[in-house]
Amino acid sequence: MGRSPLSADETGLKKGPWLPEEDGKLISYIHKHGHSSWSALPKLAGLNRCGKSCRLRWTNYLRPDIKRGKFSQEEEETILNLHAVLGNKWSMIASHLPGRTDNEIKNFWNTHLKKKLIQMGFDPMTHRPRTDDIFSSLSQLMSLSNLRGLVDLQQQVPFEDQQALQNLQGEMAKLQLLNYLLQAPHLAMSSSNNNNPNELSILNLLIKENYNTNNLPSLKTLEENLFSQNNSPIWSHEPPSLNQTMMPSHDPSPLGDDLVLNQASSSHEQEVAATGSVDWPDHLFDDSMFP
DNA sequence: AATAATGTCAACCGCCTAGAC
DNA sequence: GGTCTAGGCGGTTGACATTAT
Repeated sequence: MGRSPLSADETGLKKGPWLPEEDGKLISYIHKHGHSSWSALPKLAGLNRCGKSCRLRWTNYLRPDIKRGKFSQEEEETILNLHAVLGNKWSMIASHLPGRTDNEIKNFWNTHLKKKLIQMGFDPMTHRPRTDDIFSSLSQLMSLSNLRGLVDLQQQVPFEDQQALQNLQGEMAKLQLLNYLLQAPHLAMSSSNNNNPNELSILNLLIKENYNTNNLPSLKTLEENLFSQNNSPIWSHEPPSLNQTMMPSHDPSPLGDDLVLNQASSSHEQEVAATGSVDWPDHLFDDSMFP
């Protein structure tokens, strides 16, 4: 823990971890005299430390009212709620948690809660659902699936492994489909607006009802169904090839900035907004697509 | 058992603000 | 109003602990 041991700065003041006897001197002095002046305290207490270091040691570690040990579920929820409102105002958050220091809360946030939120798909700063990670992860998987190695592998693996490889390719195809659907205009638009509460429900539904099943159409079939029918196209102009969906997530939509939403997608978005759920056009997933 | 990778958290650094002069 | 100083805060570091390989 802490810094380089027994080091001292140019003024000769000691830095680094505190020794038990230093703690003892600090505690003893504060019990007798209080800490009205941190700058004067070290000299008076017989410590070769700067006042700042003494204050930090006292407030973050030696203070008698400090609560030690794991954060309770209640404390965790309090921190999450307060952080959503206050942001990284650790001292303000700490003032709502008796016995906890701002430093402790900050550490707990950085080592636990932040990661937890990210894993749950939330932006730790805004506390809102994030889609960039989903796009990013998908695109990375897409890139992997596009590696020539997978194709080469198919020609090399023994017959008994072909089924496993086909399953892998099937999974990749599902990812491609999901990525493809996510980049449809109505979704692309919502991804630029983190305030859209429908993002998560759309993604959840996609994942739940499509990605996690084995009943997905082949990409080729999907592409044909998507673009051979002119009555209600999702895209307002020439659709991108499926290969175009393989670009990194941080790239703009494959359709570029001049993307224009057509009537169908607009009404679809309205439907999503109104119902919180998605009803995909039947022609995209008709029975003939499921072998 | 040895080594590497990852997690934890006390402590430091630098900046900001308020108050005194 | 300008300067100095102390106190406070948030970000970051790095030694140690734990877990994975």
